[in-house]
Amino acid sequence: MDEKTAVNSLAALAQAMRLRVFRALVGTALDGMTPGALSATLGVPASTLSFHLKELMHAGLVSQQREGRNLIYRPALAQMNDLLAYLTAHCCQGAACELTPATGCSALC
Amino acid sequence: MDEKTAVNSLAALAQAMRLRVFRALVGTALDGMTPGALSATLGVPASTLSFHLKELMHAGLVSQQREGRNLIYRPALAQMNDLLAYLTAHCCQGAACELTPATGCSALC
DNA sequence: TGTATATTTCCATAAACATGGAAATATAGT
DNA sequence: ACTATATTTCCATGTTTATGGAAATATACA
Repeated sequence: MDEKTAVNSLAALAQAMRLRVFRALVGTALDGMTPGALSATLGVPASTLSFHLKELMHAGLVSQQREGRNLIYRPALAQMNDLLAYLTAHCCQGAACELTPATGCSALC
Repeated sequence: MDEKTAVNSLAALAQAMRLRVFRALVGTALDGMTPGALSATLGVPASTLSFHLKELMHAGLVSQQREGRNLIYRPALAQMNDLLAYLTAHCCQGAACELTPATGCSALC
């Protein structure tokens, strides 16, 4: 993961509708969702959704697969993991630090 | 962590100079850095840096402490952990999934 | 009070971004 | 070929954002 990729990925997620879309896809993980299902679930016009899905694709955060008339979008979990690793790299110069997050996520320190 | 906070945090990081600043601060963790040191290290004009530090402050990603004539900025690791948790919530409906990241970060699945 | 250092605010300009309706494209089934 | 469904592209509009020089503010020390 280089800086440019990280910035593009973060910019893709830094928008309420796209963050909602991405999190919805993360929730389905293996199954994925069609634009139609996302449009219905999130109450967003098709053209707007399509614009945001293209942004997420361009950032490499989702993948696309055609299934008949439908397209299935899935989250790109590997890319997301790389991004999280980039954000947390070199924390506290590698030393263990006092923060023990309540979330169960031990990514940062 | 609510959606608005997450979007603000992500937007704060979705900019090359701010991402550099934040990562530099994460590297120092406990010590933090002054704007002067950051300006010298990253080669960015003071006014531009100040603008970006204010953005990071506003997003709650860094903290500020005055020490004589200097200000010391430190990363807000707790907020960052909350953000990572928000991004990875509900992954694969909670089930373990096949991705084992090479990074050592097990935040996502 | 005066001077030096550190940092921020002000401001104008240029660039990038989000929105949704209408039209275009793709696929499936008859 | 025709119709229906699914999805994308086009386009105009308004909004937000990044930049850095100059001036203002804050703190320290003599």
